[in-house]
Amino acid sequence: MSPRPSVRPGGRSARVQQSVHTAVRELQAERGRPDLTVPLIAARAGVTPSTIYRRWGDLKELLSDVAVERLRPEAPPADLGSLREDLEHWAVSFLEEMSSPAGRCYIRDALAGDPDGSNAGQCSAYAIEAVETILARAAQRGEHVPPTDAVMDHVVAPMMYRILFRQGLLDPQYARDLVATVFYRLMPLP
Amino acid sequence: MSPRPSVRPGGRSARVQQSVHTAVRELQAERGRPDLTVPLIAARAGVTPSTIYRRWGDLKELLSDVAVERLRPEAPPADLGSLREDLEHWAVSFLEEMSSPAGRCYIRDALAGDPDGSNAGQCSAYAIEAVETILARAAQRGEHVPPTDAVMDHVVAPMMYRILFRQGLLDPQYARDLVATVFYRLMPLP
DNA sequence: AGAGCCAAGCAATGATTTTGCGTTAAGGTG
DNA sequence: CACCTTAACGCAAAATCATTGCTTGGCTCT
Repeated sequence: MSPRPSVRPGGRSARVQQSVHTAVRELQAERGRPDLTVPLIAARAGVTPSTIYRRWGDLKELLSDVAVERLRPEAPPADLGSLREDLEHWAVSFLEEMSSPAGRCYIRDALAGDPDGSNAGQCSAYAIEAVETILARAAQRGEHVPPTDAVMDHVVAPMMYRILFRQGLLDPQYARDLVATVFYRLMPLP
Repeated sequence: MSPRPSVRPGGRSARVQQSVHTAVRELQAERGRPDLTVPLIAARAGVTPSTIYRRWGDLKELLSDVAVERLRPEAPPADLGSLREDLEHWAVSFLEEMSSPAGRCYIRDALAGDPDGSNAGQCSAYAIEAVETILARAAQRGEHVPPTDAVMDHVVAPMMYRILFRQGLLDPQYARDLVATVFYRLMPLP
């Protein structure tokens, strides 16, 4: 998140932020991404454009904030009883969400309006959190688990790379194959 | 590349494209990325702003085109005599270039102004070409080689992911470690 | 409850983007 | 080689968007 100065926790500031974010989501759905402009969003949100410019700097940064919010997972990864199943299920869902037209758009928006890299960092933080949840659960069951970064490097990163740079090579089996690679070839030896 | 309609190959159109690209590079160096505007670029290039708007649509798309051009490798990957050395050397150089402030900026620009994914596709095509050159040379020497996509998925993708989403975890040893992973664990069995 | 301060509103100004129309130069054809 | 067609450029006006100084309103803390 990056509202210009630090946002006051409650009251009017919070209401403005809320209504602006809502306006962006609604207009994005109604009129499509490329038609969004700051004055349009401001009108829908019931604020003046200068409020948006002062708080977010420009449209790119506002869209970046909204995108990160939409990329936040809504629920922790499912627990299916084994590391293998949990990772496969999570990877397949992740790929499906992220590779959809909407998902790709959010990722690109999040990257585009992010001067200091904090929004992009937040995206990877969500993925790291999900992976660590799965790995911790498996460890508790007594399973051998790979390092978090092995999963990030060899499951998450390849999916993201194809989503951003090589669209069209994406199906659920790809996600499962990547998990298999980590599972059989990068797992610490028992 | 994505000039609006198909660019006429020679003559005036080509000259305009050339001078606009040059203007972007010069101004980027002189005044810094965030100060670039279409009218400024147009003035430097000796064209009217409307020419740029008509040909590229907006600043984002123009910068995307210029960025892809700057991401094109200038020379084929070095031949050091073995697959392992070639891959390590190439990966280290790639990481160094791409993770520099300028490199990251170009990558993000290339992604940001790229409605149909063709510029991003071109970026991965450059990497694929370099990797295939290295692999083909090694195969000719009689070495066992991994599939191109194994290198893309487990060397290039992890580096790119960290560059975009997790800055600060990047050093040359990381590139060598990724190569080692592919080399020892994903190589087809002899 | 009152004081201080931060953020939002308003409005004027300046910059950028869009558009219609006339002109020029490429590329093709007789 | 001259002519014809058409895409692309220049110019200028109009519309939209971005910026900024100043004022006003509403949190937060004492």
